[in-house]
Amino acid sequence: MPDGDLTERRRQEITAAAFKVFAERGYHATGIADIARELGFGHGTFYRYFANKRDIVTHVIEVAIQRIVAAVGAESPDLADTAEEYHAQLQRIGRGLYDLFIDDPQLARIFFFESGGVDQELTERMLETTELFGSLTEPYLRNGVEKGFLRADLDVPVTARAINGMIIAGALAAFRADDSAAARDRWVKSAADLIINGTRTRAATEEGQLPPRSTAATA
Amino acid sequence: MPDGDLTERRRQEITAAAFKVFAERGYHATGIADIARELGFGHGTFYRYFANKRDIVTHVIEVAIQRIVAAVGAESPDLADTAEEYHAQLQRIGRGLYDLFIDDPQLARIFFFESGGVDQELTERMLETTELFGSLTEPYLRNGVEKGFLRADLDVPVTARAINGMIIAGALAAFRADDSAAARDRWVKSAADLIINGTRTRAATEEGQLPPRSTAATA
Amino acid sequence: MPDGDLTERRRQEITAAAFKVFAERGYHATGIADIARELGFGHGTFYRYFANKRDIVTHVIEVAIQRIVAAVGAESPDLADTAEEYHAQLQRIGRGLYDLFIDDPQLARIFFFESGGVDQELTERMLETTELFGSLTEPYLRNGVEKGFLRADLDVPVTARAINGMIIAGALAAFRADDSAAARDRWVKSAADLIINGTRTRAATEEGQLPPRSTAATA
Amino acid sequence: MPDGDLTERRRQEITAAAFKVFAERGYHATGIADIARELGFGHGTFYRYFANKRDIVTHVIEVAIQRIVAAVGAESPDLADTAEEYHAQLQRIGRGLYDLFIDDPQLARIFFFESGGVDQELTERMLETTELFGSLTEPYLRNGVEKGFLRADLDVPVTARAINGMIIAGALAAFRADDSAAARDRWVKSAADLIINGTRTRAATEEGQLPPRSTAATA
DNA sequence: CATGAATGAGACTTCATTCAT
DNA sequence: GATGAATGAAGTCTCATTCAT
Repeated sequence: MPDGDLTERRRQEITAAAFKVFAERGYHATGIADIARELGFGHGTFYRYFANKRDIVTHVIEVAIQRIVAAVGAESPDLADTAEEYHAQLQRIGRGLYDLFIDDPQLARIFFFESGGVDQELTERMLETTELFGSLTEPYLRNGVEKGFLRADLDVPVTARAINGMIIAGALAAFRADDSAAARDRWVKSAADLIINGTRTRAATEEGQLPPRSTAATA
Repeated sequence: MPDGDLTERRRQEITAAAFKVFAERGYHATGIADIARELGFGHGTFYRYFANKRDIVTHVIEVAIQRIVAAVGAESPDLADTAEEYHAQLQRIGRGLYDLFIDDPQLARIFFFESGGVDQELTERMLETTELFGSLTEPYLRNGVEKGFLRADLDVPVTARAINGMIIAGALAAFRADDSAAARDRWVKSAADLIINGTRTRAATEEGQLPPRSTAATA
Repeated sequence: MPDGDLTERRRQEITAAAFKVFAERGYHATGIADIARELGFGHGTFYRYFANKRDIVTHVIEVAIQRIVAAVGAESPDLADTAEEYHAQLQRIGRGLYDLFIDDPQLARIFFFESGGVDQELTERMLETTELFGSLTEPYLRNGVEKGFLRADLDVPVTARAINGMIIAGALAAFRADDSAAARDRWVKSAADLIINGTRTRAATEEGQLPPRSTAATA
Repeated sequence: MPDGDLTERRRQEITAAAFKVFAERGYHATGIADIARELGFGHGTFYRYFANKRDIVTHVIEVAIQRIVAAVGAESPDLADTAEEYHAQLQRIGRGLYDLFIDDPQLARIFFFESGGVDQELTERMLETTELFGSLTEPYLRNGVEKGFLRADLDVPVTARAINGMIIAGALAAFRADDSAAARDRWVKSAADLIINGTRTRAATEEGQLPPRSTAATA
């Protein structure tokens, strides 16, 4: 396999093309020839840059994971000092993720649908990634618990993963939505409200004047 | 294709065998011969009961969906009259689902990993099912809103789907847990707490003595 | 892979066809499709009876070896009691082998030319076979030494292999000869004479009136 | 294709490298890139010096043949005047050949195993070479017949080729021997004895005191 | 001259599906 | 109805060869 900067650029080109074709037709329905055709070169060329079909799918998935991680990693876990700030942060993250999947629907398809169904090893990799996302979410909760605006008895690891589950649901919703902007706002608001109300302390609730805490039922 | 009761029994046998083998090796790695061998008959016989390989996977997924729906459908949406009852109901449902996936890990594998990766149509079917689960969860929330123990301004459809996302996360967690009973209890508690606290009215919070509403931070 | 008598017959058919095609075009120039075409069936069928291309060549070579062994094995090592009888026996064996290769030129091609050039393992197998032929020739010499008509100081193992070398040369000669019957007789006579005169005791020489022991030079 | 002395040197370098690599991995398992890598240049360069892969193997085989011919050609056919001298000459030739193959096992591999398996034409070339060796051996016998120490009725062409067959056997033995020096001496002695005793006149036998003519059986 | 990126013919192999028995 | 032998489309991968730089 050749080296150098040009080679790396070529590998990225191929990975991008494979990303697209896998998302469109699915891993198994895609032939190496399809990837090559997408870029307009002979299929033999593919093998100059990747060892085999299994090799490219690994790279494609890895790119997908990196993109998602990058979208989440824009925020800092200890940024929020109050429930309000956390609530705002949740919405920023949610909106970012939602937009990510809206702008690149292939990303969702690759990550959610294609990473299963290839083989045991890749399925395992996806579960590990789920775990990684879990551990990335934990610090946000821990920050809130330590600063006293989230419940002290929160089961942080489990709650973190439950929250991620909502994100997954959001991503799938993004996948089907017609009016994506409106859907995003409804979805982000509901999820953020659910999380903030479900996790903050009573004290935080009473002090703040958070919009989600409806008083309608008390009237 | 043969008719009669015996035929239907045979189809179910094959579906069950396919369910098992698909879960173990994955759809694409499984041959028709593997399914037939599992049941000890010739693989030509398979085609007397199903049109083709694509046909059987549809049935397998359908069985998986039915099993999950059955587990959820044991409860009645309008059973709960108070936040406490809803909280208890949430835990019953959660525990039921968790146990379902623990008792039958193949179910999770089929539904989460294999229903992607086959083709566009089946992926679509899985998304529809996600929608179905969303609409099955809605009545529980609507019941609470109507009876006044859940927030009136709840975006019911969206929140229902967010809650389902937590369930998905729980199912995936079940998939990896070592001590399943302990994991289940932690998981169900956290998710139910998150939901109840995130969705109920302030009045309901103040009246009831719900365990999750920590007072530690107020001390 | 299917079993039964019919299956075995099919395997033999395919082996025979492969034998022919390998001999005609050589192992590497032959595709599985060529073997299948020879028998008039689809190339996929080949794989019902043999695991892969390497598998069939093993069988083909083994058949070739068996045929040669069978041709040699017709004689019994302890049959000859005198140099004359041994001389006659040598000619019978030589004629048998020569005819074998004349009747089936493919046999020589397979054994001498194709068994090298496939891979290390098969080359090794051919060398082992050469060894086997060596050990099959030894008893003939040992018989003669024990009965006193061959030289007592004969290095039996080495001489046996040297004799086999002549046989190889004869086989190659058979390969090129125009008038095969005449070539055979000249060749068998010369080789048998060379061997008998080269190995017998002086006593045996003087007693017998063997034709090869020319007296021309003494005149 | 470039010309000049330097070009010729390059061609020889490549031929030598190909010789080595073909011997190690076999013709079909060797890629042009393997040859180029052996010399540390780009594989495209190969095609400036040889037309194609088939072209280089021709040259490699030719080199192998030349080396063997050179080893045999060191002797002069009319050097021997008596059976004793011929016997000594046989041993010199035999020892030379044996050492040639011991010192350069690749030579044997190329000539015996790789010249088969390539294609019809090269196989033909090897058979022609066998013929050449036959005609190279003939003069030695003819010399003996003319000078009267070899049997007058010897079928010179055929016997020459039979003798060559022993040489082939010796070369293959060299290929497998553990203690090459000891194996060589045993082998050369046996073959030379077999030949001299098998070809000389009775008169020559009685006059000379050749060691191989055992008298043990006459006692 | 040297290079190595690109190419595509072609070989192997699998397996869903058909169909005669 | 059951079977499994036969099939060939289709896919992966290799590598000799070309040719622009």
